[in-house]
Amino acid sequence: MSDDRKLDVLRAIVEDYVATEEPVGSKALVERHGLGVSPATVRNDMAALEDEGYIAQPHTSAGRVPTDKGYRLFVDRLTTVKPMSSAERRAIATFLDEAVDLDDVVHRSVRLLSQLTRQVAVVQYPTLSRSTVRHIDVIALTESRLLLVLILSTGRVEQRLVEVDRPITEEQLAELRSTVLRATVGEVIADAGAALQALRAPETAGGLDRDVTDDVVAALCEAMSDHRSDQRVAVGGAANLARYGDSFDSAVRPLLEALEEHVVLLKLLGEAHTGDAVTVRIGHEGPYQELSATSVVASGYGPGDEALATLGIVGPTRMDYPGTMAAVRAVARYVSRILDEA
Amino acid sequence: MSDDRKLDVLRAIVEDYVATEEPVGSKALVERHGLGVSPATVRNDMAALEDEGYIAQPHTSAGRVPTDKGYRLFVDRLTTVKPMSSAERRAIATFLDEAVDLDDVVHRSVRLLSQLTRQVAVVQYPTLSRSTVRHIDVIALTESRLLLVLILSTGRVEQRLVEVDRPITEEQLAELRSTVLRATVGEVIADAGAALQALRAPETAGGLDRDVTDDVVAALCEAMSDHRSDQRVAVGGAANLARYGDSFDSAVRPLLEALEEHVVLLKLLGEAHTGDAVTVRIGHEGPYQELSATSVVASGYGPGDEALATLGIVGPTRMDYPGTMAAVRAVARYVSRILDEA
DNA sequence: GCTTGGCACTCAGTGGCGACGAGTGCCAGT
DNA sequence: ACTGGCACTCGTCGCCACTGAGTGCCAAGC
Repeated sequence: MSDDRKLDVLRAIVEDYVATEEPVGSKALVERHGLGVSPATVRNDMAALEDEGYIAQPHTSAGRVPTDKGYRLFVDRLTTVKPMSSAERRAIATFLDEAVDLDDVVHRSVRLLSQLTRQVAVVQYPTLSRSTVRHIDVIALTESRLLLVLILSTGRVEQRLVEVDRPITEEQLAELRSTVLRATVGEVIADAGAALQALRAPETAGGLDRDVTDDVVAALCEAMSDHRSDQRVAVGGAANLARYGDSFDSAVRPLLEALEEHVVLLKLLGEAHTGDAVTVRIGHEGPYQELSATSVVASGYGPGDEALATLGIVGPTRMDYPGTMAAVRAVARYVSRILDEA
Repeated sequence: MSDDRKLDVLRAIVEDYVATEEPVGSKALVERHGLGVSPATVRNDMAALEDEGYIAQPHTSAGRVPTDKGYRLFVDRLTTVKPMSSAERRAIATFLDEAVDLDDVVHRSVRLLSQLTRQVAVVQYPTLSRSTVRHIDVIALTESRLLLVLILSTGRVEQRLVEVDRPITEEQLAELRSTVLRATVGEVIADAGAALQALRAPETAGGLDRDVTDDVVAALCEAMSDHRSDQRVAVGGAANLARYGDSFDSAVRPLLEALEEHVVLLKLLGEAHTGDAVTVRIGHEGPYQELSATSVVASGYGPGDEALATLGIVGPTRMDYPGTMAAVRAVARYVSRILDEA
């Protein structure tokens, strides 16, 4: 028995099952693919594949269905990522190029991903931790009320309100502003935080009121270390869950719950990988028992080669892996390119 | 036949059906509510209620189910909005008080609403149109690249990148900044836009480069009139859709699709109403055919008495209206109070 | 005149039963 | 090593009778 043909059979089973959503039998298999052998031969191969754990039968008198292990082999060895058509590439590029700010980029990405793959798309916001300070502004709303605005290189904006004990003059404000700016602009966020802390030491605090400086520095540091935004994700294409049809309770319910819990979702997406490697996690390979019927296709993205965050899709284990992987890879690349430019 | 008792019967039917999710028959009705009459009597009342269109039977040998018209009567006349317990009020207050910025307020509100009502919650971001300009900043990223930051009274931040043709000096920048600020701060957004346009007239453009001023003004006006943010909504509690159980195709699918389309969602929520009136739209009363099995409970909210935006929940027509209305009202009030303070 | 008990009727849901057929495993033949 | 044939399994479908919740109507009672 030829091992090559066995793999062909596995590939055919996966493709057919993904297309039809029904267990596939030996007869249908030889008809729909040009295998050049008889059903009986295929049956032998299938028996072998079943012994090795790549496929399974839902019940005795039914066709075969790929197991997670079968999908894994398919993804690893039987699939060549088909590049997107140039028309598709252009569509992606123009749609993403229209984005006006970071929020818009993220929202357009989820939309794009969910439409390309017809699955639920998830895009993590770029993490703060590796971004640099683009600008900090200190604005007096009233005499005793300051608005701090922190703008990061990724385009993220954080703002904080600070109440100060005693009134602050226009000159003090200007000095405070320029001091803070000088210490932080261009710095990676962690260094900026350290530089700010240094400002609290008495000798560097020129004509500034100690209390005010302290309050402002504290608020800025808090904003910088705010990992709330690290956990922000955008979700789109939940309507595609409706296509699950069968297996509602087993698959859709836990997935809907996961989509609400952003922390869970991030763990599901997995750590950001560098480069443009597309990660596939199939069924039980993921961290959650309840989601053993869903797969994740994800990729890191970010300016240059460093992966600031992750994006991807979540779908049933029975999905079109080649097409999905191609779409995820293409979108991740374009988003990275856009972040490069900004 | 007493009309009062007929209404009692209707109320009992609605309450039972909401609780059990099953058509309710005459016998169960007299047992579970102290109606003090026999099943046969109730049957007569039910026949009358059916003639008048308040209830219906799914099929001949089944109990009765309220129609949309029945729910409407129930909501209008048979329900007294029960105030939330003081413990619940406190929980709402403390949870919302922890919010650090506008985004956080909105996110916490959806979360709160969906948990209180166990339905899908929708919160519209406060509209820009009635807010005032709190601050505008013009920052030179490079010599020819400006970052505009627009901060509104609601806490919303818009940013725009502008490329200018020729390098701009620090002094010019300072003058531009203060000119723009003087013209706009504190103004309602529409007036601010007009004031900015006035700056383009040659006589007011002191030592400033015309082209640069024009570019900046254009970008700011664009940001102010950007109605994208008017259409922003946050959605939460989609996991509650899983509880629909039956009627998956008829109810969940179109709803999932609607949740993706924010424009659709906003139309569904309806216009913001002033005051603290809670609006209930039952089944077919809404604008969309496909959503005839879902009801919307919504309320306007915003600082003072003006309703800047709408929040509410979307759920099956078969829902606990009194409890839901109370929760929506309570959250709308607290969110408004928070916007008052900010 | 409203209320009530009685009674016949309807009809969705359930479970048992047999026919059907897709699909398999195995074996003997080429 | 592949193929055709054959017996076997078992899930699906349609049929049928049964059950029971619920109704509508009517005549009797308060």
